Amino acid sequence: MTTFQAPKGVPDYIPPTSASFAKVRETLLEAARLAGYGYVELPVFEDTALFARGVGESTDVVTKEMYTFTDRGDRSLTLRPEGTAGVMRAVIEHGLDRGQLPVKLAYAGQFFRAEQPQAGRYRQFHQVGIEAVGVDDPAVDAEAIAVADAGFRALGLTGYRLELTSLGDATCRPEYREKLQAFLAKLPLDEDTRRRAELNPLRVLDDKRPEVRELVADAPLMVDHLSDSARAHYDQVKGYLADLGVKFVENPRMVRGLDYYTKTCFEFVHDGLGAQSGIGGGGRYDGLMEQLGGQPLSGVGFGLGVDRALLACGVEGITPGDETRCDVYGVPLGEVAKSRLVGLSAPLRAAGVRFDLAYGGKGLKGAMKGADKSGAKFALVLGERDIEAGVAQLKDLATGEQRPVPLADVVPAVLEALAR
RNA sequence: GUGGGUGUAGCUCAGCUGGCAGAGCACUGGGUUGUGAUCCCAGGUGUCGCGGGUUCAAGUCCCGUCACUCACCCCA
Repeated sequence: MTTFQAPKGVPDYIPPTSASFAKVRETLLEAARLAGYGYVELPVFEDTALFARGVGESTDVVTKEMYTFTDRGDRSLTLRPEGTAGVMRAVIEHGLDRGQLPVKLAYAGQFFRAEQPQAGRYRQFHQVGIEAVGVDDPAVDAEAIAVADAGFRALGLTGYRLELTSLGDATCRPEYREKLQAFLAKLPLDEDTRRRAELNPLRVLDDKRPEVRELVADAPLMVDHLSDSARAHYDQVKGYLADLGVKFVENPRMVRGLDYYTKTCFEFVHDGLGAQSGIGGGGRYDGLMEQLGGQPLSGVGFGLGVDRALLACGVEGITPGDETRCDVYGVPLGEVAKSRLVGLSAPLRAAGVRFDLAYGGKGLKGAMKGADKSGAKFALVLGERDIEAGVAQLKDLATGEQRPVPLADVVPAVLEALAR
């Protein structure tokens, strides 16, 4: 008999922690909803070319981390490695950008990258993201950042920081890139790093090795070579963040793995998570929509890691979700009582009470144990004696106090007890 | 793809220089024929990841392999 296990790098979320997982996703999404972002539900697979063109042909994500397959019609499809490209596709396909701008959309779901798994890095992971498309206004950049920050704060997280920088625009970025490459070319770098300098020179600035850090200590930085308009944009973002009361630190050496980012770029970093410390990140993208066949409109957005935010909660001792299974747990003594409790489950649940009962013919002791394990506040005990008296016993499991309530009034009695 | 670490009960793990496979938790029953969480008693479970080798004897030593895990890389 062969047994199965989940595919490599794919987490299962099971009770009780799954309640917190769902709560994290919901909380982050709620922050977006409060800022006027409409929910979109998009496919988990798309035309492979969408990601190749959107994310960037030379990125690691596209060259070696995509789950790509051919369907029966010989179409090349790819499990989405990120969210922005799919949202842009939907915006263009449905003409959402023909109405009032910006178009503000939020999403939540699974994403897939065929990486080597490690702490906080999965092959299937979950993100909550937003995109605001069509207006190149620094206030929208600041809003996006504030939404992410509000989501993390709503979870109770405090041990993270927001890092901010500007990647420049279509005029100053290429100029800076050449300047940086010229600088790097003169350094005694190893083979791998030299290749990286060719492909993505910014990445070399972010190298973790002390000897490389020393070499690039005097490297030119993008923020010192911004065009006048990019400079102004960046300054205004910082101004609006001050208005919003969002604290940040500037990190001019920040690197993003997706090619489409321009101007504002940010990352939320949590120090308790080990090597994979980014719990969210995003930025503005000027050329993406046009690249994908739409109007030349700019957008800004982020992706927040649900898995990592949950890990961060664990590190900070936060339990976001209600990990109890029910509010009231029925304990029947005998068949008649069981039938009565089964009958009560429908009206109790209809009244919004989470109700479960002991199945399987357990004895009183076992049933009470079940009540305890379920996390219920109250046990509803019912036996022959009670039925004869026309009552059920409502027991407060925290205090141990028990009192009879008329069988006809169980629902209001339970509601009243729970409200206290 | 490249390194390091770890694989023993459902879970967390102990098991010394090779010598009868263990603990805690969890689960079930009982102490209490109508009361959980506390306490006491009882009970069961193992291809010691898998395959080979050394040995009178391997969970333990050697080789291989697979899985998990951490890190590089990369990113949420």
